[in-house]
Amino acid sequence: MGVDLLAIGEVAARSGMAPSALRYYEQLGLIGATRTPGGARRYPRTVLRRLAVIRAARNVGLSLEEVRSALGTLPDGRPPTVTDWARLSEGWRDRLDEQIAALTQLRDGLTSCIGCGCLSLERCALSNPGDLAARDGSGARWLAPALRRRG
Amino acid sequence: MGVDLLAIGEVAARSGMAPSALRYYEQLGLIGATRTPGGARRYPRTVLRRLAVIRAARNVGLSLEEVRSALGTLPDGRPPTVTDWARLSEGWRDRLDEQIAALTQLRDGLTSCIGCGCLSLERCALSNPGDLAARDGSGARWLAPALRRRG
DNA sequence: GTCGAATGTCAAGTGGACTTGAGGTCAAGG
DNA sequence: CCTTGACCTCAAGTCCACTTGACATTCGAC
Repeated sequence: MGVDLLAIGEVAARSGMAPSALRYYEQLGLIGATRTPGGARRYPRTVLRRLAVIRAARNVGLSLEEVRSALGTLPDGRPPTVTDWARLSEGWRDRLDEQIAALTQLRDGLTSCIGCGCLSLERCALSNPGDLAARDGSGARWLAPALRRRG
Repeated sequence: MGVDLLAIGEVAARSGMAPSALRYYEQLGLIGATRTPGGARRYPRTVLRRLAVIRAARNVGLSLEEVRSALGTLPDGRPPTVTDWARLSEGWRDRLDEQIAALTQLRDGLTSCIGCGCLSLERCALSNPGDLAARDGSGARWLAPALRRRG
């Protein structure tokens, strides 16, 4: 009978996230909710899309803060337009492309270096990241930049 | 003049890791070092390969514990044989393949759903992960399993 | 009404991966 | 000598993303 509004448990079940995580996200400003007279959260269906996007972004390695600011570019509350989502996803598509490229490179590195048994430390960029860096004086590493953030 | 042994600062510079991280890894049993009479760590060059492998594994999403146990299959201290490295990298190659596939799937999902502006919540698996799950009664989600670990 | 399940808040705890700080040691150059 | 810089140890602190616990309140099926 709730015309369009979902309780937190429902959202949790459908999104696969814990209620505590949803409250946490709300606290960080990633999602919002209206309240019942009694104070219970009620979410519009669109929160599911938002959560899917949040999950996607997290999986790509973005921090919640980055996600928050990305979501901040969307019209808050009002249903985002095609253009809004497109702009947002474009940025992430790039990130994904980058990450896929980096992983592929890493896999190929393993295949052709460790996998092949090439143990030459003098030549092998995989085993000697810093030597390369030292050589050209930069912070360059064998590993694609996309894979080098995160603590 | 040190025949073959590197001080911690040198290893840090060449591997791009902080000295504190190296000590931490040693504490966890990921790497080892001999000591000078005075107590300073001295690393064999091979530690650089080990560190490269550790970094690679971390970037693929493995925990240090997983890395530790993987490295544990290598002959400790003795130079690992081609077969040793091959076995180890094979496992990660699978993981990498998985991850690449998952990311690709995610990217394609964004492209064809968010990117294209398909906002139909009834049909869109990306925005409705849980609805799919609810439908078939499983924990299935649109997101490839490889991307769903990590807290 | 009644009662158990679902929610609410707020503060504190958890886990992984390190970093930081305090205080001390060691080898080399001036 | 004495200082400087690279190391050492050990305990505690930090950051992120949540979770857990304690306790109060509300929802909704009967």
